[in-house]
Amino acid sequence: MTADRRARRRQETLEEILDLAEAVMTEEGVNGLSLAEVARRLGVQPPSLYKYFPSLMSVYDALFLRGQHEHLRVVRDAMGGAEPGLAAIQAGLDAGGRWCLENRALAQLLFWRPVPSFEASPEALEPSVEMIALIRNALTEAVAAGELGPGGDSDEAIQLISILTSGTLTQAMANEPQLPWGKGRFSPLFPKLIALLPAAYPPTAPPTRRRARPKALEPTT
Amino acid sequence: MTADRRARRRQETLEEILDLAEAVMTEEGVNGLSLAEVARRLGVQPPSLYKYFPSLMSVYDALFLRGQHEHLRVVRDAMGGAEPGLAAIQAGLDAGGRWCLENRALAQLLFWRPVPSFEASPEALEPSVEMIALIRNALTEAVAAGELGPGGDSDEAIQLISILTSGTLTQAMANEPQLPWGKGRFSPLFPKLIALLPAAYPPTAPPTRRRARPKALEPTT
DNA sequence: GTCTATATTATGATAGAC
DNA sequence: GTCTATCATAATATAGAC
Repeated sequence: MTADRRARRRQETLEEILDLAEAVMTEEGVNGLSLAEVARRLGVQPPSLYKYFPSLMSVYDALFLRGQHEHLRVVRDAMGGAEPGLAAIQAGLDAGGRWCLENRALAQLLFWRPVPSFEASPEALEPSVEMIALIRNALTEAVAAGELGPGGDSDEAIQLISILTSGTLTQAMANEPQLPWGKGRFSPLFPKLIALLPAAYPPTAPPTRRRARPKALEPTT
Repeated sequence: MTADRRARRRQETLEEILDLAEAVMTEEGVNGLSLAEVARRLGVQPPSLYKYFPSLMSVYDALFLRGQHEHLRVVRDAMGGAEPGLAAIQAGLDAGGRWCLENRALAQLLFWRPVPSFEASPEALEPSVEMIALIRNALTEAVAAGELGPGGDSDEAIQLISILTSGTLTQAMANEPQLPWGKGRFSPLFPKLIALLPAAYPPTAPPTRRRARPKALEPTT
């Protein structure tokens, strides 16, 4: 059916608009996004964009939503490929950090909120609920395995991790705008920061044996 | 002499322009600063502002410079009123955090760099050199007192502290825009984060006795 | 040091022809 | 779903009168 083709083509255009919007934000700042500039790059006149998005804010919201989903997927996939517990958190947030530095404009939109007039829709905030659940689940496993002690899977522990993550990202994005994750003075410190968690929530008993050999921690990297 | 009065009046106007610019940034985002809006609030026509600042970017630079100096002064004063070592870092960065949440627009300009077209002048970056020296000095004292072990006053340790600080601030500013320092889910965790430093750089010997009674740690707060 | 007037350019958004 | 035309508004910045 041609309706399929048309719908697919429309979806492609929608994504292309968002891609171009990301590029504009990267160059002009998140707050510097303008539909006219996106239209210019897409090779159409500004009014044409209103067939795809009803307003500038709706573009921000679509970007926010797409960013949340991509970020969540990257973190979830990396956690799934790692040993449970702290190693999963390490692997997930490491992959998340890499994604953020590869998608700086989106990361700033998600984690800095630099556009006061933009309020993310409730739907766009849902992925962050799952993100928190993922982290808490891994923390609970870490506590069960004796990697962390009491309070290691509390709200406070999650907030602590979010501070470590956003601090690393903020310093990297603000001070080393062109370096990727893993390079420079800040992001290489992230593993060290996560390794401090047991000091914050010290295990009361010696850790139980891990399910697999420690050597096999990162077999696919 | 009337020249004095005139110079003083001019200085007052300069400061008033910067105050109004801060207010605009707070409401419209750092990137949303506009000279026309500042002129409106000052009750003059936009061209009049060009007698005080040659361009929009020069206003950003003056804001950056003023912010750096204020922030440095606040941190330096708080460190001077505390015991040397980790307690000084704790006190200094705590006061610095409070200042940041009371001056969010400036803090974002200083630490997020959300305006890609704005590059701070070398002069405006000087206070951050002294800030680093202050922290390093306190870290060296902490090492000497046995609070921290080897590496406790390294570049890496300073970067670690900057991550903890900017992470706490970023989470507070993005997620709890109206709460002051010390309230909410994030900034109260800051002392806990600083307390993790000895775990990152463990003392090799038991700490030597502190110079004063621990009770007197925060006598003026 | 203030103003008016102006140049130049930009924006978000809508109406309506094709 | 694209366009032209348009509305309404905004911005930075300069020239020049007072």
